[in-house]
Amino acid sequence: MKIGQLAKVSGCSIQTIRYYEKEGLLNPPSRSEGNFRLYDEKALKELEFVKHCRSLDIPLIDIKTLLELKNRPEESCSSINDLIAKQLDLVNQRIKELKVLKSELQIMKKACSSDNTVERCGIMKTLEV
Amino acid sequence: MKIGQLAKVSGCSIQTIRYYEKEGLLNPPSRSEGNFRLYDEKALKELEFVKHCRSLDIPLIDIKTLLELKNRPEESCSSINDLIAKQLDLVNQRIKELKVLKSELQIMKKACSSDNTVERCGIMKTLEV
DNA sequence: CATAGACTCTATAGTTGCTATAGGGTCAAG
DNA sequence: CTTGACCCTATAGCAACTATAGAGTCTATG
Repeated sequence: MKIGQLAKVSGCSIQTIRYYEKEGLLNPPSRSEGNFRLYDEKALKELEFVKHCRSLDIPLIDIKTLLELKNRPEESCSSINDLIAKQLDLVNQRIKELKVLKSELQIMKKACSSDNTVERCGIMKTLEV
Repeated sequence: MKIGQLAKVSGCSIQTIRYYEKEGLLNPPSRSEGNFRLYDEKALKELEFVKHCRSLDIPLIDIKTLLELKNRPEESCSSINDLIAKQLDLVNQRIKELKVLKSELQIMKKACSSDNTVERCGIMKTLEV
């Protein structure tokens, strides 16, 4: 199958597929006589793996690591565990930050009603520290 | 005060201050004979305003809008209210997404103990869709 | 006065993960 | 042959910084 079809099936854009190939996340596929990329079922599976990892906010560099490990079945999977734990920490941290942010924004929202001028705006006063 | 001092007092890096000036968030300050930027108390206040907005994840383009409004005290502050409401929505949305992500990662974390090989790794099996 | 080190300047490139665009080639159907 | 859909590579752009290169300024010290 050609890249457009792969894009359709995977839900990943053509440019992104090419980008992933360039970044080493996907293997360069075989080519047609016209130099079109030709993908098989294995390539689709690999792309879906990458895409799944991305949906977990795992950075590309770490996805590459996972892909390498995937090709070494006899190796210890402790680094996979570490990677997921790290990702979980980052997510927890970000949730915490966003909750603080949310509180601030909620307070600010209450500091002003719609019928003010800028100089009387409670939000603006808060922003001015 | 020169830029290094402003950076120290504000907690904002020298490069970021220059970047904000370049992007139009801060006014170009006066210069010394040696062409060094010279900042006064007003400039510090303006930088702190920008920095506070950034801490709320407000994009620079919107901060510029807020700064413009700040210079128009007689204008209605409804757009300020809208901006904060929008920001709150974005934050709420992102929190929601991260919670889904967290759940997935927690499930994955439980799918594997440390003493496996890659081929037996529950996490890897999950990633493989 | 000379020197050295701290500070400052502008310009440019890089980071991450895409996304868009330009200019040109391939392919199949009419 | 023409046309339109698809494909190719290269490059630039996005957001918000951040780093680096090469050069100038300034102050304290010998």
